[in-house]
Amino acid sequence: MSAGIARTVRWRAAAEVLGYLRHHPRPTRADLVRDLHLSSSSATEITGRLRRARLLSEEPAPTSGRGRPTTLLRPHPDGPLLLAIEVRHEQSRWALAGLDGQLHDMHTHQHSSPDPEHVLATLTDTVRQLRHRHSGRLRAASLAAAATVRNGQLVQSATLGWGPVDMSPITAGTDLSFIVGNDATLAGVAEARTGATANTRTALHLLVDVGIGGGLIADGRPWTGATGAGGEIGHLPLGDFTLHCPCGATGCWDLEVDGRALARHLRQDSPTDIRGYAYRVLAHAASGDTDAVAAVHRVVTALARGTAGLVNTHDPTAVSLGGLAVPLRSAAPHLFETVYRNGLMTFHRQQPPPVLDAAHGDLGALHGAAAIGLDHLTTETALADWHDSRTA
Amino acid sequence: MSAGIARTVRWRAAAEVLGYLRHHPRPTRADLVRDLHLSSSSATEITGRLRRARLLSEEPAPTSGRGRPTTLLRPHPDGPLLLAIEVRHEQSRWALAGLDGQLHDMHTHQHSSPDPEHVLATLTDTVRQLRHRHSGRLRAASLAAAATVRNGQLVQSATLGWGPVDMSPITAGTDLSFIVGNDATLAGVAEARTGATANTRTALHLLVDVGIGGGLIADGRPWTGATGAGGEIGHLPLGDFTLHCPCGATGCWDLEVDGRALARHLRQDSPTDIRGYAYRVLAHAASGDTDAVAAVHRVVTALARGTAGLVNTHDPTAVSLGGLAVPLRSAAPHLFETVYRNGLMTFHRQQPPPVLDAAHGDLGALHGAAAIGLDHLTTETALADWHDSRTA
DNA sequence: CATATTATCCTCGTGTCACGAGGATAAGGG
DNA sequence: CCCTTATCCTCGTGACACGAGGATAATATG
Repeated sequence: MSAGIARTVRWRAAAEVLGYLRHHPRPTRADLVRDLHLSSSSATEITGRLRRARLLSEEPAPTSGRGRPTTLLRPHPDGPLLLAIEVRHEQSRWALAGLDGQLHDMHTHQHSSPDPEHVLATLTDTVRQLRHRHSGRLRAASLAAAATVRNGQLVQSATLGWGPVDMSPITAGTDLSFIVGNDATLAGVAEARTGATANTRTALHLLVDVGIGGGLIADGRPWTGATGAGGEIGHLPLGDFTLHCPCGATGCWDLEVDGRALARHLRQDSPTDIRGYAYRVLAHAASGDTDAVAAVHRVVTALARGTAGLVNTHDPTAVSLGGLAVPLRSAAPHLFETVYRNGLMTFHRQQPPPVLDAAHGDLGALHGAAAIGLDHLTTETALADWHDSRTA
Repeated sequence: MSAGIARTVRWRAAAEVLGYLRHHPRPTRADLVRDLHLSSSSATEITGRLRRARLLSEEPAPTSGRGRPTTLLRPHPDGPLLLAIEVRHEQSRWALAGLDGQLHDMHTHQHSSPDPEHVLATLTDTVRQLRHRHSGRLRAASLAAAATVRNGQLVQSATLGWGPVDMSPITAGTDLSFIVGNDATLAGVAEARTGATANTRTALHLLVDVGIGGGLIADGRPWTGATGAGGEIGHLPLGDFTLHCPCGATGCWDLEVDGRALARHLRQDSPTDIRGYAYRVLAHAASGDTDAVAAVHRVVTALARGTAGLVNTHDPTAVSLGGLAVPLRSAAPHLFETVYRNGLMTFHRQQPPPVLDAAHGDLGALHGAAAIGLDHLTTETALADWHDSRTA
């Protein structure tokens, strides 16, 4: 019935219900009525519609106390699926997600070669197989990569050792949507949705690996910027202007908070395995090596000072730390706290935004990719498309 | 009909039409049909409903060419009004805005005393008078202030010389909504809606006055942060860590880009009239005073370097400059451009986000306050409320 | 001046949606 | 075995967006 407003408006309540499902894995109809302020008749109608559209199925709920037993809502066994992918240097990981956001069928693939061609071929083959196995159900692929993302393409990646790469061929020739995001930013999304900073209106995620990434998340959505490169917080010039960053700028914060910074402070050559080197220095510091302790303290100071500056600027409800930032802070928690507080504007000090360790560990990027991907599958438009494709 | 979804869903299309009106002052019905993808029957129905609700009125359109003449849509003469207010050091300004976003009845009031009590009393009286004059039409007051805003209150203001002030008594005892925002941030909103960065998805506004304010704007909405203090970009620690900022932190960018920085570079005492001092130094530099030129160059460098860092981090489509930033840049445009480009990540340099002078001049904050205030009046909920209050 | 052309508007009937009221249903509790 | 409690379902209502097709009002043309 037309391509106007009505076609998508129809699915507005349905989209809300599916959004609710993401954060409440097995809700009852009564839960919907209570939390979404629906009438029970609307709940009946909406769930019925979602069932007919093969988006939801219902199963009897285990009874608990008096009252008529209700049913639990869950993704339909023939419902849409999302493929979440994370590309790392040494391996790729992927998993499937249904409309409840739970990851399943997780696989890890060790790269026999780190070349983008090889990774692309592997992932393309994976998509082909999964499409075959779940005919028609696979609707989108959402990829997290340790790279600068711009207009849906990877621009450069120090971590992967890649130049510009277009990953969209993974789904070329299919009807799947394809989404790319920066891994640190997506990890922040996961934290803001279901992790350390869950239920905060605005959050800041800081993930240290090679450099520092992450960024701002408002209401679960990342600040992506104009072209998708809106989480490159490591390239704020908070550092030493005499240092040149591989990104092309000078004085980047990136250079002050990772293994490269530790090596510089220890007057050693920049290591090839920057992350492994950092962990070794942290171990030396833990065992009392004073030089290592001093180097770690300088890096923790840079991390805390920048964190405070970003809190001043963007006023997040809470901050989450990921990757190397977690052991860095716990190597000198008091120092971090002191520098953090001293870097805050006075009015922030009464109740500084808490700085929390990430809850998703190294699965954050995959969870974030799934979250963003499922957002795309549960828009009113996407639901209308799914329904039309099933009934046509 | 209930307090559920339906009550507000009804007004969804209406809200879209009123949003359209904000950026297209006198649209025809045919414009609506074309741009909002409505059917002509829907346009008839929606405009009819909005007319009955005293939100829109129609007037015959001047004919131009063939075809049946159409009507122009405009705010209803008995429709809702917003009061936009800007509080400055020496004066307050206010204006009324209808649903088309046009400001009218603008007034300026010179403060006989800069005390908050005096300003509050003046504005409270203004609200009382306007409410009397436009009985029932005045629905909200939206205030822009040169202060740090937090949870709807002013926390501190170096410019105004105020400590914490609660401005909400302005509308106490009325049914008016009250909204406060930082003036620089709201000026950024105005630029992003109808000014230099109009039609950009994400924009960055930099307004130099005493310190630097502004912030990020996505799709016309400012990044307000958790408590509303999300535009304090001047308190990023991009500067000299040995300098203490009145905000409580050290090394703030604030201290590098305004009259205080110029005075420091000229080895003079920090002036009381920081803005006036800055303009005087700019005049000296323009007339060839080499010391002044050097000082201006240092400030322009700090401004351009920070701008590049924020572009790296947040990837805006475009940047707008306001206040003192405009004459600063034009005092050394080549220097600004060079430092700006050199501060960008390589992949940004092919097409750097343009840095544009603000289009609204010193009316930006007032326009931004009006824009945000009208947003509140045209939500589906607010429209439902307005309708119910008119028909009850 | 009459007719054709063009653009816009309106009316009617249809399909869909959310909802309230009130009855039906299914457990546990006494 | 009936009552209580909680949930679900059916029915009727009011509202919305839309397509089809006719009506309307200007300009253009002869």
